[in-house]
Amino acid sequence: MTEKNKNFYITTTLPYVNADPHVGFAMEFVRADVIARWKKSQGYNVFFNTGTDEHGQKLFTAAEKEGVDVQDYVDGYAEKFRGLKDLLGITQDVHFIRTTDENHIKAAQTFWRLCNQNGYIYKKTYQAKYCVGCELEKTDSELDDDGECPIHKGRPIELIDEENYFFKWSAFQKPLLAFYEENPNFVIPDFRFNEIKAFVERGLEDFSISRLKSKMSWGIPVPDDEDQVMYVWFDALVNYISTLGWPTESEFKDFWIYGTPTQYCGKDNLRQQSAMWQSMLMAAGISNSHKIIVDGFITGDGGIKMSKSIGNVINPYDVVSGYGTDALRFFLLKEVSSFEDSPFTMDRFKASYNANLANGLGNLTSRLLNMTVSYGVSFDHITFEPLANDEIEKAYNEFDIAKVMNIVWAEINGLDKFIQETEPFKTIKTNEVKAHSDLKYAILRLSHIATTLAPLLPETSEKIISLIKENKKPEQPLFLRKE
RNA sequence: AGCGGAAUGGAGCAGUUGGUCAGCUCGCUUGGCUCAUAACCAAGAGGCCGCAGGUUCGAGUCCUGUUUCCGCAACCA
Repeated sequence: MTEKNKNFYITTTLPYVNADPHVGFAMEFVRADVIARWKKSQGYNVFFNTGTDEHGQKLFTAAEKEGVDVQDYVDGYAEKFRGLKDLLGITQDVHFIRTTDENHIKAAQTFWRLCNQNGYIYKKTYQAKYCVGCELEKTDSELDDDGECPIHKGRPIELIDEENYFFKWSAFQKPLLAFYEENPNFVIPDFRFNEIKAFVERGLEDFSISRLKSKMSWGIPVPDDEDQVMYVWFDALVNYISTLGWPTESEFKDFWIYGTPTQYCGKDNLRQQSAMWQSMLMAAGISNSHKIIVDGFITGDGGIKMSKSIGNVINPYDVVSGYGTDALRFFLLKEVSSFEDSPFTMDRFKASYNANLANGLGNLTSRLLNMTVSYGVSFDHITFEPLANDEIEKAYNEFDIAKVMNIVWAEINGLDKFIQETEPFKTIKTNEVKAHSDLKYAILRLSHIATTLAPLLPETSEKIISLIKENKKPEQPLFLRKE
């Protein structure tokens, strides 16, 4: 495997900053954080990347509408997204790349030049479909079956010739399929891998990678062509290596080439990450990603989409302000399926919070430490080892974090059961030695639980560990029960 | 049209290679306990695993057909 090399690179996708952070990205961010922290605990040097995608017409017009400078506009959003780090309890050393960063812009241009030199970029006339009614360009999927704009039926769609640069994606069908063949676990879960394989097998069309500057000015200039700016793909996707200082910094070599680069993304990003980006890397002569982990979507009750009009949108800020960071992390990690779509409603959240955090972990910590303190049980020399359970490592290696959580919670239940069965609160009156030894054993088990929770619920883990170290009962409940 | 996913007790889900697979969590009922955040433990009720065929000694688990729901359907991050 990768025993020799102790470098590990993990990244999220970059959210587009045209709206406030939503819970779906929060989940991706938290999960990547868990993997980053876990790898670190396994002795790896970890480079953990996230950031913001800040170019494109949408942002330009949004800024114009508000009458502010575009750069100021995206600066504000970048700060907002950066704030997620604290909100979600993300490890402090996460790297945050912005596609408006100077080094990213340079890297994107270098990347473009490389692909161009290697013969994978060409210019061709592209016929844009323009609806006069909307005064907007339309994509095929925005038009109805008759090829008309659904809002302006009957009005002809104008075809506008426009010269754009294209990426020769079609050249990568075979290399991609060969790459998939050689890397049978490239995309997790396997059903997503099947999906992208089937897609590539059907054939690839070259895609446009630039826009006329006169129409879309807010973007990275195409090298050696003043009239064009890069379209999203050759801009945003390059962040995964520009964040490592590619092409100059040695961090790139350490973490991209030797760090088994692992990418988290939502299922809507499957194609971009596992096929387009991989082809671009091949075109530039750069080694491929190591693994793509694909999340499902968070939905409303009954599996329906979250939307403002239905009013079932979950705002991560509200959840954290009401219940705390680790409570949100807990739900995203344990109750939201690792790979399938899952519902997130406040009712479900509250039920799970009360059952597992207040009544479960929180109460367990209270009852145990309350006994050890009042019975004068002492326990030195606890080394804080994680649970000895091979299933945990296996689940982590499969990125099945929900499974890890289930194993930990089974252990919490088991410890509650142990207390009930040995009844130290009774034996303390009849057999003090036994009561003490049972409680010592129970505290040891709690220390394993707390240590295992470190990558998952870092704040809670730390709290429990220091309570054990100080042999103190919690002054405040770890998780207050909510009605 | 096509592609992918889902369909398991009231709800949300596990069930990798077919034979303790009918299970987990929440909820519900009853009993126990009292150290603890009215928390904890135990027992119980509740499902013919979407539907119809097929393969097999044996199928949620494989094959075929079918119904319903969700996503994708390419330049939309």
